[in-house]
Amino acid sequence: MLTIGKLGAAAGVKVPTIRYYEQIGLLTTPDRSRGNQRLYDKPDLDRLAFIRHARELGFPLDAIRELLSLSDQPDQSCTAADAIARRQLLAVRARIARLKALEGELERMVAQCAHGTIADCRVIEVLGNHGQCIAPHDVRSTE
Amino acid sequence: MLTIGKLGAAAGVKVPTIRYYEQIGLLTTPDRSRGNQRLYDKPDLDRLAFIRHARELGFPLDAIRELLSLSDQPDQSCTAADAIARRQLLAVRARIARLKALEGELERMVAQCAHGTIADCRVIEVLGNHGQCIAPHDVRSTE
DNA sequence: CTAATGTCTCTAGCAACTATAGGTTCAAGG
DNA sequence: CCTTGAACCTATAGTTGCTAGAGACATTAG
Repeated sequence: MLTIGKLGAAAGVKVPTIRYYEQIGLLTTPDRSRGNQRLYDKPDLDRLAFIRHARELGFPLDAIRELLSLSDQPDQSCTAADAIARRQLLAVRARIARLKALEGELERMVAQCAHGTIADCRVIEVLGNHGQCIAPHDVRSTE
Repeated sequence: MLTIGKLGAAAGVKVPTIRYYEQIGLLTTPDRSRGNQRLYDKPDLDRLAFIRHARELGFPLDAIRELLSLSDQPDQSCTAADAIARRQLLAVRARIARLKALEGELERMVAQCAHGTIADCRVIEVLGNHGQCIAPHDVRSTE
């Protein structure tokens, strides 16, 4: 039996995050000790490690919720799980593409800076004048 | 003179976002019409366009606040502005590196899926077993 | 003049946590 | 046995950058 602190240490997740996951229903409500403290077992640890790993791969919590419910049904086809992973892969690729465009724009800005005064600073000027950009960019999907 | 709707349309920013920027002090409080509606002029539009462009390049609002106050002081050295841009470039590059690692991991997961049942699904299994990963990954800095 | 659209303020919500406050329980040392 | 300090408990609010809604007033086109 693990206390919440041990569980967090074992899975690499902070204690408040575990309580948060419980609150939003990603983790089931665990047993409690006489003194009302949460007690976890190995399956709880596995589940939390699963969640953490999926988060590290950028899956949103909703997708993780789906993946967890799928993993509870071992006999089902894995088509759905596959689709979720593919979707995530596409999202990651889209972000990379966006960020590369931004990277290029920032590189140009910084490279052109002549280190003079603000009045003729390329950084400030480019920001004020979108027409100088090569590619369209919108960071919203990368954040 | 522009109403808030016209200003938003001209700068490509939604109306509530403009009010939000005013609220957090990124935009100065504009004049009002007799009927208490906000009225903007060309400098306001320029400032908003500047903000929007910087956002598109991924600058956080705090950095934009700094850049704006710098751009109000044309005689100062542009060293500070340059530093902010470089910092942003580094942040973007770091995100790209992270995301590429994730991309690779997700590709492996998806490629190995045999489209059978959940019980032997690679997607589910890899998520449950971090040891199968090649590179360490942590998405927190990419989101 | 009326109807539709735009604007006003205020509040609450999103993701995914993180931090704080004020209190309780537990494990170890004396 | 008792105390001390760490770990735990709940509840609330804050983070970033907006977005959505409610209910009321302003403006404009027909």
